[in-house]
Amino acid sequence: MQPSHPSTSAAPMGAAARDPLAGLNPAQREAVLHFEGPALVLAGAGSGKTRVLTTRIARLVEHHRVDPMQILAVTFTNKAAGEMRERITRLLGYEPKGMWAGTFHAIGARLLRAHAHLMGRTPNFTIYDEDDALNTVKRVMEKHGIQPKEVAPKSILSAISDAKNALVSPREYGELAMDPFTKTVAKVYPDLEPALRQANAVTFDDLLTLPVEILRAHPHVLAGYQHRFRFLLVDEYQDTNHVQFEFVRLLGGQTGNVMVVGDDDQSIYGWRGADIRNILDFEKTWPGAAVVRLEENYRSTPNVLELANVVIAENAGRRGKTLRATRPAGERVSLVGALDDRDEADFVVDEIAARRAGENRVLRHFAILYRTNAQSRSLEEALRRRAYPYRLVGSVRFYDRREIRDLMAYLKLIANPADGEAFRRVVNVPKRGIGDTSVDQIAARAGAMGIPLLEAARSAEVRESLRPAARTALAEFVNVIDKLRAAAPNVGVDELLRELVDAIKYGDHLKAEGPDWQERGENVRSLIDGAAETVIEDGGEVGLTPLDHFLQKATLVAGVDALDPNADAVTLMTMHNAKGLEFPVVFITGLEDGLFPLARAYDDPKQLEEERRLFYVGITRAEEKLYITHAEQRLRNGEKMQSRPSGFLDGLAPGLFDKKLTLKARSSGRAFMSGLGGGGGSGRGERGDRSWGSSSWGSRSERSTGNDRAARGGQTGFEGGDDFSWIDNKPSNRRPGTPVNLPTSMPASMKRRPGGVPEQEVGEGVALGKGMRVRHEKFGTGTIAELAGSGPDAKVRIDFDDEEIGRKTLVVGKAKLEPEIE
DNA sequence: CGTGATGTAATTTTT
DNA sequence: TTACATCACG
Repeated sequence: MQPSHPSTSAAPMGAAARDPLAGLNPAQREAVLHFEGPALVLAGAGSGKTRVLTTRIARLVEHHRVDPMQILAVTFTNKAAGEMRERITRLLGYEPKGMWAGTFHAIGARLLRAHAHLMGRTPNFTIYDEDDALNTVKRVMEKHGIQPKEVAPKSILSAISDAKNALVSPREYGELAMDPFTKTVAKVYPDLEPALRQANAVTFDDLLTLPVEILRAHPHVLAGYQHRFRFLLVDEYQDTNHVQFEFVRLLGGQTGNVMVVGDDDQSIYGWRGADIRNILDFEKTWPGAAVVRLEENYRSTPNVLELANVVIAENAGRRGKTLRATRPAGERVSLVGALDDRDEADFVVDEIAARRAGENRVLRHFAILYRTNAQSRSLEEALRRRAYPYRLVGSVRFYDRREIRDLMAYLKLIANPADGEAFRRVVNVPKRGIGDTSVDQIAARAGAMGIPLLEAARSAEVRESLRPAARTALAEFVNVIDKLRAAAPNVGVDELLRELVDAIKYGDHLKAEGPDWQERGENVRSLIDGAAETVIEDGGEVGLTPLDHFLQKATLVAGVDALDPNADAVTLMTMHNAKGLEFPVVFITGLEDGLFPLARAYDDPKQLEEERRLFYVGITRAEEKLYITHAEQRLRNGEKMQSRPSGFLDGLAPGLFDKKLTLKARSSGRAFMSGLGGGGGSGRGERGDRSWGSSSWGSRSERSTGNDRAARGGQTGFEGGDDFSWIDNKPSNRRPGTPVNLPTSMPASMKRRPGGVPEQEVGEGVALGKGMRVRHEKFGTGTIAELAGSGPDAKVRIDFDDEEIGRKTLVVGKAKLEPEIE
């Protein structure tokens, strides 16, 4: 018997409060009743896994008399952890005191604080965000004389991040490094840890790796935790990476009481090192594991589920599972073609308006999902035109705003005087006349003496080397920090912030900075308000100041954590952010080749499968009504780009959708739409003719540019068709308006790359390849060393003949490249 | 030291 | 479109 309105996020019915097992299906019941030993719960989307997790924990406590202190629950977001706590509290009638629940990162941070000294830190260490970490990397690179032009600091950082997530030490990395790039990384990697140590800081990744290092190197510490955490539960297990796997393996190794819950079809973080094998091979790691499959879906209508099942069935290498609907049939899924992104956005908002008026819906019921954050823009504009409130997840996070980052950096420096990145960020904010030259002086001194920047700033030696103005300014700065440091242990973070803002006259600074000072001042106020709340919420945990708590929380918040569930507003976010959420009405926008799936995913079947899983995640967010939209033309980087409907839509039975066009798309009378469903191939030829004709070579004089073409009413076909006869298997000579139908039995869009050819085509049909000689307008001639991606977004690495210029990475669509003429 | 102008490259997803 | 780096100038 199922609850009448089953919804995974809805509170259990009253009956459930009396008998927790009531209303569970057999599979759910089996999972809940599981007591000791390893267990894998394969939970399809919307199958009630949160309920299973919370009910089981409640049962452990109530029925098996397990002390909540012995339970460790890992969730994917902080918000999920909070909700889990609440639900357990409701089930038990009291709080599960002592239970640890949180993300891997939050739990890692907690563990690390307790044993910071083992890793050369103190408990008040700073968690460096992406920016801080990047700056640290840049500094290490500088030390080694590695030019940021030659190797992007970002790629070095991300290579190191990958290594850390795979638990590859600097030493091992050095041994494995073969090619020039990894060898460069191998130079930087070993120096990163000492630099972080010096600043009493850690990176995000360190929150996972350092705890594992501690547990590995200190058996008594490990034994302590193994004893303490008799029961481990891990949610979203399909998205764990190697360190996280190892963390779980270590902690659960003694008892084997590890229950993981996940869905291999929803694994979408491979790019972050998540290893889908963790879930696929669970029984190998934990022999004798119980396996429970939750396949009954309580969330979505059969129409939505059918689409989800069909889409995901394309993927190979699944554990295999089919969602069964329990809800009555509802509306069909709508597939909508729009003219451009603005038209698409207007359609979405109009539809929201109509449904709100006609169906007794509130804005909170609607979610608009997309692949990339950049897509939010046109949607936001459309919503603003209608004055609909919306909440935007991700994108520009609150803590990413400049004014917030400034103040946070001050707080970081106050909490951890060794934090060099914080020092650099704020020493000249507001402007004090301490510029780069002065900071370099201080840094040089600090480096030589092996002391933190703030310490160096106190030394007489450093001061003498500065000009008088900078000297006094620096003294004043140090004073402010010292004063606030002294106050920190005794006052709340909000009070501290007020004093800080006052001491540095931050309000004046904002006014001097620009006309938006009022809005930014508002943000500062919000920060202070938030700080006040945090203090109350956490109540201060053993040995840590409220400030330390606040900083950690702020650093580890995810976009969704900040979602206010009560606000009546439309929700906008990426599909990644939507994981675990659900909405009555969902729009998935931008279903276009090159955007979703992203162009680069075509290179690699693995990536393409991950994109498809992401699509699956998006689809399964919908409870009642799902819209899928795509646009023929989209503004990308300020440039109009033609697109064809996503390959994900190819070959799907027409019966799955309700297809339509927006008014504008209809009246424009484009041929491309005829390709919807049956004729997915009709747009194929358009790939080569986006409006980047201007970057083409050798033909500009004879040919109109792409822009001209667009102006001619979108006749974007291959007018000069003969040029393309070399492209095999491409309907390139076909005129627009003469759709070519592909057999619908060939849904293997995986196999189709946008270009349709193994080599990169550029401009109007010249193939680029490794080893090819090209000429750049500015850089002269060179040889192509590497080629990555496809379409105009493809990147080429070119070794230029001019030694001064050397190796450069260019974007094909942007760089003015020509073949070398000899 | 601070600034404004200029050019250049990049645009995936996030704890 | 926009972020960022670099450079010349005040």
